[in-house]
Amino acid sequence: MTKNTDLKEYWENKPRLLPSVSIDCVTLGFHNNQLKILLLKYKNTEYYALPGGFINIDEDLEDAAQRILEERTGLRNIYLEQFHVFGSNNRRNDDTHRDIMAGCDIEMKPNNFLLNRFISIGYYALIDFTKANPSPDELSDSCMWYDLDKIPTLMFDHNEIFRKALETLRTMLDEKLIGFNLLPETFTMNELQNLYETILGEKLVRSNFQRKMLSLGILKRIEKKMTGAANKAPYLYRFVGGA
Amino acid sequence: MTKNTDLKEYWENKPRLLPSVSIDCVTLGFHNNQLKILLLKYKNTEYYALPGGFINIDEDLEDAAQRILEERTGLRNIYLEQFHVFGSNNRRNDDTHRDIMAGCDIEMKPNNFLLNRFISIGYYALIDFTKANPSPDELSDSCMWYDLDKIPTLMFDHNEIFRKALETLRTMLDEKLIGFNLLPETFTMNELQNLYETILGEKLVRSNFQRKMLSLGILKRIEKKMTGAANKAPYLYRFVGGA
DNA sequence: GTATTATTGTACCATTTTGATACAATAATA
DNA sequence: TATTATTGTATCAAAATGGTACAATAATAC
Repeated sequence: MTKNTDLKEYWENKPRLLPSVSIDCVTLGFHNNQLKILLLKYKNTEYYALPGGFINIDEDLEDAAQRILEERTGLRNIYLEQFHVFGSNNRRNDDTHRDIMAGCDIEMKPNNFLLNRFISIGYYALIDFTKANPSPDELSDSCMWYDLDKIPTLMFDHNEIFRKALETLRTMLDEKLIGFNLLPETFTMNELQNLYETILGEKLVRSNFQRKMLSLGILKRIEKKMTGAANKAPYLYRFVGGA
Repeated sequence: MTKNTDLKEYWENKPRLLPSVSIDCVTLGFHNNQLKILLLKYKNTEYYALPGGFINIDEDLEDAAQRILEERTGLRNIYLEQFHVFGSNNRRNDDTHRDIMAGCDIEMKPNNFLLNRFISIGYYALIDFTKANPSPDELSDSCMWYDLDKIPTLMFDHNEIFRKALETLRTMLDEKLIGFNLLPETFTMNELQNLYETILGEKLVRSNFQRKMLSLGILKRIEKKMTGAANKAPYLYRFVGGA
């Protein structure tokens, strides 16, 4: 599924995919003290969507999620975790699929795989923004980051899927220490605090936040970082796992 | 799917079900200070299983879970929540399905619906044991409660599904106050504490537990309960929601 | 009746955690 | 060398938690 002739071949024939099930990825990064979400826009349409796809008939679910994210955005080796299954009976829209395929000049046969009901397994993908270099796949015009407060209307129930992902992220932030997947390998305490404040949507007291984080025993202090600013230089830290 | 002739008809022909997806319910109750799990045993086999089933082609996922639990155990109107999707590629075993169907005297045609790969959506079902009156369906010889430390080997990956359910229950116990679904409408503080101790697997200090629970503002104190024991009678409480 | 027994509701205090403020240290600039 | 903004850490009050103690009391024994 890399060359355009393959693409037509792939979608015009019924591929060996697991029926009824799709995967959608809520792909989040952190940049300039803001959470960003990665969205695709389908070629020659106004449809914005979460990067998603289907499971090969003999593929582990988790492998499929990794592969789909890579195929659709170019991002490899990403922290992914499933958070909810979306299975409302009304989550289908044949016209949308037809429009999308038409935008790529692909013919939808009447019995096309896509023209069935799908339940979708939601994964959140947490990304080190500084390393991410997303690129659209052949179905998409663009693959871009959006501020969370400027998310366009997404197709199907993708807005709801996003909301649920964010809610889960908030709930699990302390429980599973997943926030560190959104930061580069080394970071300052201030950057970490900004991330937490952004995800939780509330201000935290600096000294207490630092005390709390250090007491968890999950941070290794590295050398100082000379920021160039006219003030005391902060230390860098590295996340050193849960155990 | 209530009369036996219907049953044969149902399984020998390809029904209108959503392909590739099943639901399995980890059904828990609390009795005699022990957590119990409800398991089915398939007719004329040694296969123990979680009550599970399939989604109708036009049925909401959540509705399907409720229906499946009722069809397979007789339990209605149960607190159900999805917790994980199990999608390993190797979770299939045609022989098992053949054995089960053979045990019910049902012929498996070579292209039978069941002989495909399924991913399974795990739901935990939390039940007031005092009201539960489970009964096996027509595929099963028995539908019985088992102590958690006496669970037999289950078919497929159902033991793993159970473990994941219990892990999620522990994590979410305080977060979502789901424990109350395992108790009758009124209960003593001691009963509540026993439930928490059982789920968490640790002893709690009585006075502190009581203080904590009362401080949450989710308990309404009712009249005293005359237990008949030679000591001070405890109050009964009722759970009064999260808001 | 009265003493006994086991359990309950709650008070109490020490310890730990958390919230909020203060201040010395310091990297760059003026 | 003074200035500035930010950092690391100390400090103290308030709140939460862990642990113990004790009076109240429902049934039983006498």
